[in-house]
Amino acid sequence: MSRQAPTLEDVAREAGVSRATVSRVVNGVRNVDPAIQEQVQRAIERTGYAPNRAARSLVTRRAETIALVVSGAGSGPQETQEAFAARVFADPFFGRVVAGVVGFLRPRSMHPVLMFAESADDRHEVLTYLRQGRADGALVVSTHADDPLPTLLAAAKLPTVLFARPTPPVPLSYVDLDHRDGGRLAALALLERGCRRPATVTGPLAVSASQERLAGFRDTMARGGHPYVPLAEGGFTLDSGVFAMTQLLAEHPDVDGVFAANDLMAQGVCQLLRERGMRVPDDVAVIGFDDSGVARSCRPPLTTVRQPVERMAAEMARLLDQHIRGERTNPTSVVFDPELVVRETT
Amino acid sequence: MSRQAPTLEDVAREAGVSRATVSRVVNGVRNVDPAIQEQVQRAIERTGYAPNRAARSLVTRRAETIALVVSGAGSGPQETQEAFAARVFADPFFGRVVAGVVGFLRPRSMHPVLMFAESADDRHEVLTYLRQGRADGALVVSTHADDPLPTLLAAAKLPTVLFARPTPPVPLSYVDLDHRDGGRLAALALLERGCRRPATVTGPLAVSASQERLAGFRDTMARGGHPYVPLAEGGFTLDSGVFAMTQLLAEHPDVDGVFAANDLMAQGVCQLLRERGMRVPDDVAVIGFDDSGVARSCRPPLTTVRQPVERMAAEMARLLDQHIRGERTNPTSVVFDPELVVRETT
DNA sequence: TTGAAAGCGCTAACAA
DNA sequence: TTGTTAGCGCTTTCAA
Repeated sequence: MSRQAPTLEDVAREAGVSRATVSRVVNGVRNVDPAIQEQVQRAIERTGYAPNRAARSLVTRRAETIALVVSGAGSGPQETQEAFAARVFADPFFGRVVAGVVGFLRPRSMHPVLMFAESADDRHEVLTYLRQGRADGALVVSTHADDPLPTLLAAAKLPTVLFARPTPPVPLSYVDLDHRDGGRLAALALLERGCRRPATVTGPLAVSASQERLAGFRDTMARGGHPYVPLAEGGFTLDSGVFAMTQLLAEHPDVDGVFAANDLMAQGVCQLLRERGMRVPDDVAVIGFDDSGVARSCRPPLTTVRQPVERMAAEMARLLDQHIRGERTNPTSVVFDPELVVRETT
Repeated sequence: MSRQAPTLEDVAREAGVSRATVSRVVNGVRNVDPAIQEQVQRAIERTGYAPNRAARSLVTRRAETIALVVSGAGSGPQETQEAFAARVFADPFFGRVVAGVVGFLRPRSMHPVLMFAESADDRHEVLTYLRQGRADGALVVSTHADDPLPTLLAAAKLPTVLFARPTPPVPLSYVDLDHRDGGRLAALALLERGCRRPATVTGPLAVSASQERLAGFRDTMARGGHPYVPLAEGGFTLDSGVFAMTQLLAEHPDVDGVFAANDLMAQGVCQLLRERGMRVPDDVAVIGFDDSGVARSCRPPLTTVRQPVERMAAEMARLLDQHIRGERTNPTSVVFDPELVVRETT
């Protein structure tokens, strides 16, 4: 085999100083003579030294790593993790979460460990991973309301930040969006455009974000003179949007405005409408939610309620970092405001 | 603070044996009396012991972690890593890579560290990460042909497996698809359908996969009586597909069959065609490449050439694992075969 | 089959 | 400001 990787010892010998001194310059601790600093720096370059992380972690008790967990709520192995992962990334939402997290981590030379937790075994795996000190904390994005992971993490006192407020409450920090206000913005947009027969395709109603978006939408519609709004429940996928719209149309063929609880479903709604020969937005106005990539690539481009996922994810990482360093001990929450983005479907 | 996490020592004391014995049962080494094994097992449960990974890694010299690197070819910080990450995940391709990798890693209780390398700094970061022993090897997916990362990795003798054959050659294992054959399948499908005026929207021609797909397509078209096939270069994005098709139509308004080098561009082609009032497949047949999620959600569903990305990614992980364990020392390559998936655009 | 003991490479008191 | 030294928690010879 090739020779061993150089250690602190090697650098120290090369520079003619002690290991402690080399450690100090490596870690940028002050109180080191500039001349010696220079000397050590050169020795590091000559030897091609790279500090062994395991050794450092062993003493600092920090992995300088965080886990990014996408968590479902399955209890058995009904679905392989591979299938779950594939399904998850089909929604542009998760790519945005990754982008936001990476945006925060990158300047700190940190990189996330990606984990998918869909079964009880997976959840146990996440717990173990953290308890072994392989990661200092977890960022979790749940796809279901009754995800047991947050509770487990909180009970184990592991630093954690959630995307979205947990239901039931768990003493963990989280980042969220004012979904109700998002629903309100969507309703206002449809009302302003003069819609007379609005309808909505909701997200899974077990998810509180779906509930909130719906509540905000309904309340505002009620004030606008539409006490009853037909509704069909979707599953945040394109197909479910198509299906939900099919149902809606069956009972209310004269719908002239639809609020879909995410862009993917809104895209499905547009597809179906078009297949049925109805024009968007001339016959039916459509408004989505998220402002993900599909909103722009949809034909026509989608009017939608923007959720600043990247910023939210970066904020999650920032909060987790504070928890890990002990700069923050109590759970906190940060709620972002949605924003209407008008394109061509309204 | 809460009390320290239990160590081997604690378990040993609790079980009335030595640390060495506990270590043996934890690592499933044979030669341990079943009775004692049982005894230790219980002590582990009672104490809630979880082995400290840093300590273990320090002696085994294994992080039991691999890096999944998405690598561009930028040289400066023209684009933030966040923007790069967002762009990358806009293509369903990467989600499938993640899914495939996770599918292999999961049964081994391993999880990938996600890294994006778009600038020289990023690449240095990847090298350092591996040299520090934070990950045992890297899986790299390059988005550009002239990505310098593989060469750097090879020079540093770091275990690495690439997605796609590197150009110029680098002594590293890789997994690839027979792109030329994929182009052939696409041509055959169009020919069989009776297309008389075929055209193609290629991927970035700097990428060898694009070149190969094009070559296979052209050769087969030539044999089928179409020595010249109009072409427009795209960038693997939906927008570029729309743009390329616009160009094609401008010069060849009578096109009746289009092969787009990936599904995203094929979707763009379909959108434009529809906007121009041309029916798919009645007026123009369209065929994509990849068989990613968009192929199914596209209206009409896309006929496409399937690239088994998940299986390919899993194979990458398997090869890397072998390299890391020293079970394989020389670079190897595994080439998968494409497959035609007929849906409704031909 | 089990235990004693020597490190793995690093940081952080504590001394000098 | 620098060096000495004692571990961090684990695996792994080597003896018993």
